[in-house]
Amino acid sequence: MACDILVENILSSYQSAMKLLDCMAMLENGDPSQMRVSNVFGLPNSIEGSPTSEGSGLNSKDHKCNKRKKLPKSKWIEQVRVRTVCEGQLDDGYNWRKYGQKDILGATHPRAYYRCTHRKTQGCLAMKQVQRAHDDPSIFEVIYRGKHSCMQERLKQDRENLIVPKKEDQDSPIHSQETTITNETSLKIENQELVAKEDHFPSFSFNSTPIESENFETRFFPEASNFIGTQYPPLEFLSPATSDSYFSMPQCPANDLGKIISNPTPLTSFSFGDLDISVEQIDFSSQFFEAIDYF
DNA sequence: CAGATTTGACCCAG
DNA sequence: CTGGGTCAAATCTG
Repeated sequence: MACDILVENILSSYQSAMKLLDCMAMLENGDPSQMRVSNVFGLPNSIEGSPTSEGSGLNSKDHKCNKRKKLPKSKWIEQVRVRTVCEGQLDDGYNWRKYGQKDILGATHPRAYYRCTHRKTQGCLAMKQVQRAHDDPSIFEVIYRGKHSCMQERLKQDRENLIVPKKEDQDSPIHSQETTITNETSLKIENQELVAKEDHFPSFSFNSTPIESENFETRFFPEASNFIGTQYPPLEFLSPATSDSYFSMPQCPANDLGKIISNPTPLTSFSFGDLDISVEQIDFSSQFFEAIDYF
């Protein structure tokens, strides 16, 4: 019984992999209209860059009395609205550690506070807040603050240097972006830059779901990501060296998706061009299949 | 056991 | 004084 399910998953996985390859080929043919999918998993185009208040040499350890740090109200804050079925899919390729949760007045859902996992080890000051939209619980509003100064960011930038930037929407300091897969269970991203970013602010890559979607995106649509002005984290982010939280699906209700992800079917890997595609790292949830079917 | 999460308390800006 | 942001001890998890 379980074997049957496993076999079905394996077969479906291969089918999906083949569809992904087809999709990739389509993208490489240079159809920009298809490239929008690269941001499907909720990547903010870039994030605030320069140091925030906490970035200005402020060390929380040295300022314990300042429990509340000043927020730069008009700078280096980016809000991203991500529609997803569960919060766990919001992961953006970086490792975050939750340090607090707060019920917000007038909000039906609490706001969660995250810091970069490498805050201690590398002094990374990136932070983010995640809160469900009160009008639509399927939408998570994510506010990013601070710039990643950890290795994650460095690795990402190294990766970026290997790609010839194609973009032009990156130049716009203020823009709104919405990327949607018409699939009902797909992720809907509404990137809304709240404020103008610093011009030279290094682009900041945010992927939602690291394993399922991030892999999908970075491994299959690297060029596409670049096309729409969204950078992507380096593949190194997939390294086991990264935090386990990378795979966590904190508030996913039934968490079936999480189970599927956490128990990747041990399939084989293959190459496509210079890309090594590990099927086992792809999210094979039903939603994923639906998204693929869209293509 | 180390690292992540939870949660109540604390701090401070408005 | 209130509400939002953070701390840190307790708890959980792998």
